[in-house]
Amino acid sequence: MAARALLSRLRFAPLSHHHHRHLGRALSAAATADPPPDESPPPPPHPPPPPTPPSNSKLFVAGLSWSADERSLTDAFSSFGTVTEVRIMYDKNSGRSRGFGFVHFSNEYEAKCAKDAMDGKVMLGRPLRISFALDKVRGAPVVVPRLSTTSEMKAPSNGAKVYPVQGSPG
DNA sequence: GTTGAGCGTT
Repeated sequence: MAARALLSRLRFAPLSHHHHRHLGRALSAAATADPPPDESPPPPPHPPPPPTPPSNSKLFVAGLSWSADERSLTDAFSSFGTVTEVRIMYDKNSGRSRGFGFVHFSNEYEAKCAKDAMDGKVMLGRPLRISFALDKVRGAPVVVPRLSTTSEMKAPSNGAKVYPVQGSPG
């Protein structure tokens, strides 16, 4: 009983023929519609922002007097917005102020406002140097751009200082 | 008691 098999094949034979033709045409159209047949894969879409995203609501205040404390800073910055936190870096051995601190604001608007208003202002006899604080994340090195922000991002050892993690693995 | 460019800790 091979007649059944033959019938089966005959029923599928013409169909496959049409399918092949359609497939050929479709392939041709696709080949002409795709301009880049063989090209190197495009580079991954890197984020446009600078390599060092500064904190929007955090301000880095430097040039503080040795006698400057968080109270005076808060009093001086609370006039421009809502100060959520103020931290002044002190020496670990002596305990004296290192001359710089950080001011946290409720939003970047107040931070920018205070920075624009207090940057370069004289406090306690010393000019204040305010800048947006960098992102400090535990477990990741801190890259501080010294010259440019969008230049030589591949070689930070040239114009950027890298702070290695103190905690050692294991 | 000193010094003066900078980016931190719970």
